[in-house]
Amino acid sequence: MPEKETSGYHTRQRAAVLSCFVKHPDTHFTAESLLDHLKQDGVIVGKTTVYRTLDKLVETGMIRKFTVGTGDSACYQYTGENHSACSSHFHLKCLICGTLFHVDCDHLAELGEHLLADHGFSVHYSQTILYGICSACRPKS
Amino acid sequence: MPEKETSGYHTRQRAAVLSCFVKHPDTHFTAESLLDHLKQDGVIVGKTTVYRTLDKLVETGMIRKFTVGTGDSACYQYTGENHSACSSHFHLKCLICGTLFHVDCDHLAELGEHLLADHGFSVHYSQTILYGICSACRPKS
DNA sequence: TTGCGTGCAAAGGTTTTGCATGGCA
DNA sequence: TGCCATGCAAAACCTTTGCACGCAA
Repeated sequence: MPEKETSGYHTRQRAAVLSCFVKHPDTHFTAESLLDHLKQDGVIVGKTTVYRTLDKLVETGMIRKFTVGTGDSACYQYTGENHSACSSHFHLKCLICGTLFHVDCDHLAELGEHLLADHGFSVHYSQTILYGICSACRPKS
Repeated sequence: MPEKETSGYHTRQRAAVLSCFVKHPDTHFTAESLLDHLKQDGVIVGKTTVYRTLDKLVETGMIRKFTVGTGDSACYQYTGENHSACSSHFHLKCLICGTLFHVDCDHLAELGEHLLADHGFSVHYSQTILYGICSACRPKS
């Protein structure tokens, strides 16, 4: 599975999709909501193309994929400028408010080492998200 | 939301499904794998019944439902006598071979406590998956 | 007998694939 | 020009629903 950071051509559709994420870095889109959003901007893109573009953007690390529940739609959100920085820490996503937290902490680094040493599992931080409830939302539940 | 712990009739199918979970408390089943498992035991159950029975068992708290990823099958596992032990259960998924490992380990339980104490974040283990490369696939990459 | 349980078939939704066409470099 | 990208339609996939029949109590 080789790294391919600048693979592919530059097309109208791909630019439109990426633009949508960049303009709304704090929003997560489903394939459907992204399609609607593009339509409102006067950009018509096929559903198939959206799915394939999303896959590519996830591969290159520009966006991140969330799977909240089986049967529901997958969610995608912009990773941000500093991809590399995100490869060394964990992400926490609140199931209620949807906020994405970036946590850089020794405990988490230790966890990675432990999983590698004792379980033979090499964690890919950039692809991993911990789901739960954040401090702001906890009282409500 | 009323309590309904002993709702419903006692049927052959329901007994077979529950028996499967009780016999394999450390295994998680999908609807499909459960169906296969029952078939190997000579018990034929309809797919619809399995889904409905699983829903009922989740409602009563006898089993727990995991949502591993969108598009993938939902996983179910026996809750057992001690709910608390099951709440510290992480999932590891290999990005290459797709194998899903479930790991019950003190380190992971500590992580949850740490995130709650120091970051105010309450992790929902049933929705969380750590992605990476498993020991079998690592040499290949 | 009453009413829930069952299971086939069909529908529901999201995502993927086949294939011919279109567009980037 | 070559190859990738696109998009329609259809398929694949997991899950739910409609409906008639079966079975537990």
